[in-house]
Amino acid sequence: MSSKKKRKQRIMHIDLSLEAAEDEEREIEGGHADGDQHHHQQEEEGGEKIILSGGKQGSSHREETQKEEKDQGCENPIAKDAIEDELYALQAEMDRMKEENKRLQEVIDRTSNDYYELQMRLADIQQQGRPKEHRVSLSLGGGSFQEPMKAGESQQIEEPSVAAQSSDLGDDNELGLSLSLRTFAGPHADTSEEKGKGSKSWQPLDDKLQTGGFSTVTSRSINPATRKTRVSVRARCQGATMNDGLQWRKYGQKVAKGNPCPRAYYRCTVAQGCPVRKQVQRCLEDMSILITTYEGTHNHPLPVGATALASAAPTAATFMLPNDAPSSSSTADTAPLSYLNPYLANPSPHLPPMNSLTSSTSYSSIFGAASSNDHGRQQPSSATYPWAASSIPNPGCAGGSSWLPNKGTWNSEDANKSLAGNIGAIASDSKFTAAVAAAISSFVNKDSQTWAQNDGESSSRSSSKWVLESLSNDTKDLS
DNA sequence: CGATTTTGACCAGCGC
DNA sequence: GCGCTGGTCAAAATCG
Ligand SMILES: [Zn+2]
Repeated sequence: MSSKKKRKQRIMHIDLSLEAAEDEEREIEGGHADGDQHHHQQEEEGGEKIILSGGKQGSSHREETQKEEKDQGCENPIAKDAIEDELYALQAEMDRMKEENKRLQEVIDRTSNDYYELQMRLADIQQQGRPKEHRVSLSLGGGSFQEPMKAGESQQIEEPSVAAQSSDLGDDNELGLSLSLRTFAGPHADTSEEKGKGSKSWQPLDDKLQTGGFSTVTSRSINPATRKTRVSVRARCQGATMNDGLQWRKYGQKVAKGNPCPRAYYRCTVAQGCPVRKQVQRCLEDMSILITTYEGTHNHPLPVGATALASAAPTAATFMLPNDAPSSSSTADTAPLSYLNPYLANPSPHLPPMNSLTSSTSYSSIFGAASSNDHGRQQPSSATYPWAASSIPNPGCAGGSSWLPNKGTWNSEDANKSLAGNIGAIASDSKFTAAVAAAISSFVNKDSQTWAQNDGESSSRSSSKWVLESLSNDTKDLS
């Protein structure tokens, strides 16, 4: 039963997505369809196609089979003809579907391209606009977001100034570059209440499971001594950890001093000798926020779906986007992520001129938000990005939190896994974000290798939204 | 049965 | 040196 339901949902989603895609397209001022990345997408497209046609076909198929059965039941010689007829009809329909699919793909493609380009343009503009301002953020989705970063919170680094956008941290050797990407889902204008303290307050998580808020911050820093990169991500996520597409083994847990929530230590197990570790801790003030800090560089290729964040590679470029670009949000927001994957897998298809946004990044932060909005359906308009069909593992949250007594609230149902794989398309929302995050980070760590090799493990149920923000602070000790 | 989590012990760095 | 912390180890327990 459930499977049936799921299927239905899938179909619905697809439809929605289509709509959305088209809409987007329109929104994004006509297309520049450049063909590059097509081949990248191809794979995904393929996947999508399969899904799409699968779904639709599925339904029509059912009908047919029923009919067929009927026919067979009659067992008339005439039935043969009828069957053949139907077959034809079916085939025709299939063809039609295929075509439609193709068209859709194209649309998606174009949209993605547009999106990408826009992003780049934005970055450009940003750069030109305020060369001095090293910090910018791109916001995907709407809403306002405040820089949460509590200084003491994430140990080390952070000139808390992260928040102070216009502050001049660019001067003394510090070049802060921040990129924040946020997608938003839903109506809820986050602006809502900010019970936080003063100006910086996270979104309260009131809407936790809903499509709610987003938010995550990440900060990247390079340890001068070890030269190890460290990236920390804040994500609104109710799971015990964010599913970043990589495999981790927990090797320790400790309660940090000022925080009742224990901090968990993980080690990357994708490859045997991988030195990367990550620590995850819940934000004290907003328990819905998970602060994940990655440290080290992977000595192996990252799975495609892996949020590049997870690879705290020495990065470099970062692009900045306007933090307050509400208008842009619409674009970004609707943009399909699916293509992001391709980018990930093969970064540099056509990277627009975002040149030199600092390459010496030592500090970055990403805001991301993950919310689990399952309940099967998501809002058509902005919240769904079904096309993210590929197999991004999805950075959604995974696992239940053990420290939370009432963990039952959030995603205890692991139905997610069941949908794994392609259906991911549906979970698009989260994927989207994930992908975005990944893409961004991939930029960030250009050199990080991202190889294809998806391990499908998606939790389609939880969706996450991310806001990425990366800052780079000079690199005093870079060379 | 292998992989992963749990959890207390152990160790290193730091401030006093 | 001592105590506190954060981080890691590793044996035992679980999980799949
Ligand atoms: Zn690794």
